[in-house]
Amino acid sequence: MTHMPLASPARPSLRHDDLPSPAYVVLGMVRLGARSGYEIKQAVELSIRFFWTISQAQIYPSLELLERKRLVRGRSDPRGRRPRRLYTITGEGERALREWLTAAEPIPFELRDIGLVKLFFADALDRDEAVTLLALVKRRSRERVGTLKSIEAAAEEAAREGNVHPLLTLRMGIAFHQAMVDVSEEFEQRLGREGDD
Amino acid sequence: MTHMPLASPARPSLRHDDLPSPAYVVLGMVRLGARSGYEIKQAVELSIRFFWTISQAQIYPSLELLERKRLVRGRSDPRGRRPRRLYTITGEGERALREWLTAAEPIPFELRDIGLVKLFFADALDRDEAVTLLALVKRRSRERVGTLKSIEAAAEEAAREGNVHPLLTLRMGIAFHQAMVDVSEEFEQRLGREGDD
DNA sequence: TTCTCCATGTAAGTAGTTACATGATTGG
DNA sequence: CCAATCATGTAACTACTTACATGGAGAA
Repeated sequence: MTHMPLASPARPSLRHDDLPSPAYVVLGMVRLGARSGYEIKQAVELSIRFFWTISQAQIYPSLELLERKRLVRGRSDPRGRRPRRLYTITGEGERALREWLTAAEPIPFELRDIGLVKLFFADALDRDEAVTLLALVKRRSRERVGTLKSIEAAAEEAAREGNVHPLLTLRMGIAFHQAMVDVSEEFEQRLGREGDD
Repeated sequence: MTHMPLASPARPSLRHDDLPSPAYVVLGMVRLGARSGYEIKQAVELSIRFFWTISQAQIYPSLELLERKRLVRGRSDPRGRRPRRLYTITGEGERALREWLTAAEPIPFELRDIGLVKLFFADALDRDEAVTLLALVKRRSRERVGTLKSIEAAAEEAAREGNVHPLLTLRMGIAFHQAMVDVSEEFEQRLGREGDD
């Protein structure tokens, strides 16, 4: 095993007044009209969940942080004895979001896929077991392509109204899962041929 | 914001005698010939780092766990007063690895990409700022395609010697980054056209 | 001798999770 | 009145990270 230094720390430390990524995600969703922690969670599940998730337990502390920094303004609107807080983005918040979006820092691409790890090690398997595993990975991507395509019409509608970027990210999701399906099929043939000798 | 229940817990709890994923990664690398914690780390950096990472601090506890479960056997081989332990996989270890690779459990696909998140929110930007951001994401994938292609010859060589699956995962990496480049270019045109009105 | 690589180990911290508790409102 | 949905908050935990300490071996 030869050596090959690599690096750039996975999570570079935050600069001056930067926020942690989840806070920017929350800020972005407030900008798009999500008013409460609950609505933010729903919005994430409906839109970016294919490349970013956030748990409810992270959202409320993020909102507090954003409010302390005056990037959002919250007002209390309780339901009976249950507290409820509704938020809107401030001018400063808009500015902070745009600054984050245009920051020159490198953007790490972080994929953590146990499916690809399994495929990588699949030479430890018999041919037919490996074929089954590959079929599983392929099906997973094909299903994902289906789910994403079912949202496409809504994203196209949004694009016509000026929000093109959700459609862009959706198309990227479709494209790269389709790419994984294609490579799977190519290799299914190859594994089939090699089984013939 | 309408509701849409989703779910499946991100990290389903481990069954009976399953190991955490990092331990299987370590086990797989020992099987491929990495003998020490250090070599395992090198092997990960040289091969699966594009879809899985593992920090050195995780490796040693994983090796201890694997040894306690008799999935690997370690022998001490110190250098001077510095301890060193070399590991080999056991028959039981081979079996556990194959069992994991063939397990019927669903394989979650977890992508966490701040680049796609930024693109999703990019309607908050002016057209030329959005174009710059898209160019950044495109460049990142194009560079990744380049890096991966530079490894391709080595993977093809390994494939000829019977290890086809590293080539498979490499091709998947190339394909889906290429897909992201393609979609980027398609949208660059679209954004350009819309700027003309 | 100084640098880089081989090699292990641990302390302290961060980021994130699940699970649970609470309770109001709406629709069947 | 019961179930589902809207809505918030927190405690306990897991996974994982960075940073540092240690030290041998070989090369320049």
